[in-house]
Amino acid sequence: MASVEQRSDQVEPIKRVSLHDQLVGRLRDLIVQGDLAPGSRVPERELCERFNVSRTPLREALKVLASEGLLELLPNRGAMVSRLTLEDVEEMFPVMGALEALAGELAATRISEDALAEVRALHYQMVLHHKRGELAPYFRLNQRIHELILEAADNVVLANLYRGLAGRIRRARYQANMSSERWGQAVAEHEEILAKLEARDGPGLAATLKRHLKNKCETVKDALLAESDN
Amino acid sequence: MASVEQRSDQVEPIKRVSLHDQLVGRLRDLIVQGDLAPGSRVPERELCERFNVSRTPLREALKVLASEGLLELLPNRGAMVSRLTLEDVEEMFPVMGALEALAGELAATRISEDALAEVRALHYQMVLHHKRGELAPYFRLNQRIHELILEAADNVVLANLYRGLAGRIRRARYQANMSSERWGQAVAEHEEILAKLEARDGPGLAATLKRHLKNKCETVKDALLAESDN
DNA sequence: TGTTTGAATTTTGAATGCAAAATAGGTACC
DNA sequence: GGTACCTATTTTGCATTCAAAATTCAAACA
Repeated sequence: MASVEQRSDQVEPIKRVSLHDQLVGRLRDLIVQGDLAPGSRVPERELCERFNVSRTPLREALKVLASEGLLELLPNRGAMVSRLTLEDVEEMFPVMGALEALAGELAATRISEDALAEVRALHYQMVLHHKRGELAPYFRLNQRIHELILEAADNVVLANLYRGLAGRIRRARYQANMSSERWGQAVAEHEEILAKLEARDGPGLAATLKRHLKNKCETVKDALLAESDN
Repeated sequence: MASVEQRSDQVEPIKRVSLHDQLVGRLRDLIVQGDLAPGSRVPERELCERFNVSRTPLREALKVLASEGLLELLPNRGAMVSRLTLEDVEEMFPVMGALEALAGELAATRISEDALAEVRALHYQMVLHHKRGELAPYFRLNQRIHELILEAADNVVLANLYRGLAGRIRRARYQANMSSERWGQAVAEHEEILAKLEARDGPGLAATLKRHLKNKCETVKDALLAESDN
């Protein structure tokens, strides 16, 4: 029996993902990526057709996403992509700040030399994108760096909560209207983040990240205001 | 039309809670209260009969509770009340600490005199229960105090995340085997919490709460070890 | 005695059906 | 023209149904 397997050590079971799980993932992406506009109603019918599934697994997915805060379920009136209000952002960022500070504190003591080297490389690449004014690649690397810190913290509870909030905020698309002043400040803060991480200064990194998040909060708020104005 | 209502100001719509929502609440209580033992399988059939509903709303509730981490869904094999491992606790407490520290920081600047007075009253009542060795009432008030701080922080995002984690940990029932030494330490920390809150010392309260949570973590870990031993 | 095989039963995953609620559309009335 | 009212349609909440997977359990075999 076992003779069939080449290396009995690393056998991964064939994955059969339930419809429900796939739907949660794909719907979450649609919402976070902004393909479903905040405030828009989401008729079950349409989604069923789009994904070619029946209402049962779809509705299960909607309930889960609602419990994550990405959707609001209006009784008898279906799902709505939840709006990101200024108040939401003002509540979410302090929490993100506390979580990311903790991530930094843990990462500073735990991060491997390999991972640190990767952060360093991504950082300098990111700085380059900043110099060239390439916003999209900059943000990709920025996100990746924060993700690496989160991974280095090696705490899945922390990671899950953080990612949940980050996903909810990401929809704001603050990237588009970040002033060059704020951008410069963000890069300066990232220099500090790298330095503290290399010094393995946990409390210092925590403080820097908290400040970094506070500034990011202002950026997002500006973007949200600009959006509601026009 | 409106003449029927006594005070048109405070009209609350008649609540029609969906089966789904009720089920999520009641099941969560069953799990958190420990009526469903960690590790035990939960056949849908039995729960359907217990609550007298069909499988559809029940399964929706199970998915939500699974996404909260209270249940684990084994593909094609139903739901299991998730076990609380030592590793889980060691991951959850730093996060709880960070969240409660933030709550304290916010509460210190925002708490009303009324709420502060209530905390003070509960605190001294709690100290009395400690003196008398009345564990259960002590814990009730303890929990209520932390809840008041959380409310005073006035941040629903923070409150939701905190309550989610607190619910998951509460199942550990560390109350039963708290040593009198730890209990004394906890009370001392609570004295400090009250003092910092009255001084409206945000950073100080944050630090105290973080330390308080760290100690609580040790208590929970001890309880978990004692449980797995016998 | 202990292990394996295979049908019978149970349980889960997903689709469908049905009644209640909400929405849309159109007519009467002011 | 605008508002109220009533009906037709759509959409939601939940129950039921059906197929596939897992579990049980007894018989066959070593």
